[in-house]
Amino acid sequence: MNIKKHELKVHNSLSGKKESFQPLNQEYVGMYVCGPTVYSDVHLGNCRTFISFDMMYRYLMYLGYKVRYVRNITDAGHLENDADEGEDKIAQKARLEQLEPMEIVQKYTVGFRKIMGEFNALPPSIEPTATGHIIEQIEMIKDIISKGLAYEANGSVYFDVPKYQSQGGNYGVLSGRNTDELFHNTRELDGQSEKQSPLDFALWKKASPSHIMRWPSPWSIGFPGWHLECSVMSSKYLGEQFDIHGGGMDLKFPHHECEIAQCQAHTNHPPVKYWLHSNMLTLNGKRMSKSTGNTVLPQELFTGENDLLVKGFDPSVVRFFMMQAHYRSVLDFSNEALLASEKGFARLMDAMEKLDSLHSSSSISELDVEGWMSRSLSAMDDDFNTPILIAELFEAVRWINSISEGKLAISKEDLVQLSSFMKDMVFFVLALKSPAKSASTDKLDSAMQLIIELRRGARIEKNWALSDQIRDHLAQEGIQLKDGPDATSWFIQ
RNA sequence: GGUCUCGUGGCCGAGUGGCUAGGCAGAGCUCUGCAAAAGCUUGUACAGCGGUUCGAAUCCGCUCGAGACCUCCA
Repeated sequence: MNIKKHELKVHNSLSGKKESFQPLNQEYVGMYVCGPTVYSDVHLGNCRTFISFDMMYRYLMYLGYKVRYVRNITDAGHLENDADEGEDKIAQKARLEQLEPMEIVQKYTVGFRKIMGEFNALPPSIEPTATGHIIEQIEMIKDIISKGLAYEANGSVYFDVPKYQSQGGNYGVLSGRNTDELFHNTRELDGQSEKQSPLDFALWKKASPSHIMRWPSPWSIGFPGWHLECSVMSSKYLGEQFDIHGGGMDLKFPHHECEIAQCQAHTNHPPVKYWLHSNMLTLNGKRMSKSTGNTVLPQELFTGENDLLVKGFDPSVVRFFMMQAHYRSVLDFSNEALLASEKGFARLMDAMEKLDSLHSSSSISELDVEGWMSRSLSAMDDDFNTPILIAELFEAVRWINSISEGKLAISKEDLVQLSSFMKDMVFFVLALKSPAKSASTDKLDSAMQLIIELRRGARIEKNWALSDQIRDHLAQEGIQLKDGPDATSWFIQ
């Protein structure tokens, strides 16, 4: 195992600062990311989070770390609201679609994986499900009760936040909230009478008669509280202390705060060294919301079948677009921004294609490949700054074009370096893909070659009327001819 | 109401106490039968008002505006 020389810094939500990244176990990294709740189609915001962490996973591997990446599937269903009387979301959806709850779970799990695959996200090392870890969750609850930090009420079990605080716990470390303020700002909700304090949260809920997903426990037939699964599954697969825990900003409170409290109560030490949070995605400047219609599904984004979109966008274009913004910044989706990224992406991919046909014409380079690689890695080492990395990649695009035109000299060694580093960054770390050519494009290409050949004949005879007619007609069909110095090429607009 | 984040050129989006972000669009040039495309080059900026400083867009304060969380949410 050989970790590349680097000084990775990550923004830790616990301190609110960038910290030097030092894994607990040398070259091994444990990373846990809160996965999706599979009761409906993944929404684009989820995708951004998972794509951000996929990029980090890839970069850590690129650096030489051996990473175990765990991302859960929440399939046990959460309460519809915090009134404790809500219906299990998955059960509710099951009734709506007349399907078994696990059928719903399966359907949306498959859909989720398909979409993430299209975004070229690597599957996690382990993708555990909440329903597969009911026993472990019950065991953790038992332990927390035995430590006096949880109590049973009416078949449900709650975490005792005030007691946790009195015993030196720090509920609020992550989100920067203090419990007194929280207490005063918590709304009084019906059905909270079981709780001793409004800040307490459920570890186990007794199931109402209408609740379909249910399991036996020492306290009642019921289901686990929604914060518990992450504590249980992360500690099971990564240990009681691990390096990175990620998720969207909106999970910081209360979800991640509760996770910390549960683990602290259970093991008496903090579970996670670095908490990383990715920021939200907005659509046309506003939060995505199904109720206002301001929402786009990933699939719609690919096909363009949504009134808010002028056209569909390749998943790699979308990924590139996301990588052009830093993961901790709010990113706004709009047609204009996507269109601009699409053009930039095409230019980058064009240069990538030229890479293999480049040759060294000199023993001396007119450019500083070493310095460029080092700047690129510094950008990534600075809390995964992909926008800066991309800016550097475009510097290389200029070089590649100039070398290709014979206007810039590069040594053989530098060319090898440039080429392999570009490929590592573009295809592996950023995980962008050139739009694949299909069988039908191959056939079209052979037909186009014929047309181009015939038109070439017309041009040799200076029959401009005919050659322009061919070109204009194809242009109307959306096929653009490019007359280069040596040959004519084509592409679909 | 409470906690927090942000406000950059026509658009998107980095960064920083003094030194080019980058992409898209625009402009100029090259290539071309003419175009288109492509390539090369290139201008415009840091919400407002105060303060700290030799120097701030970058630090501090206030104002205005936007967003997140506080309730399921990546």
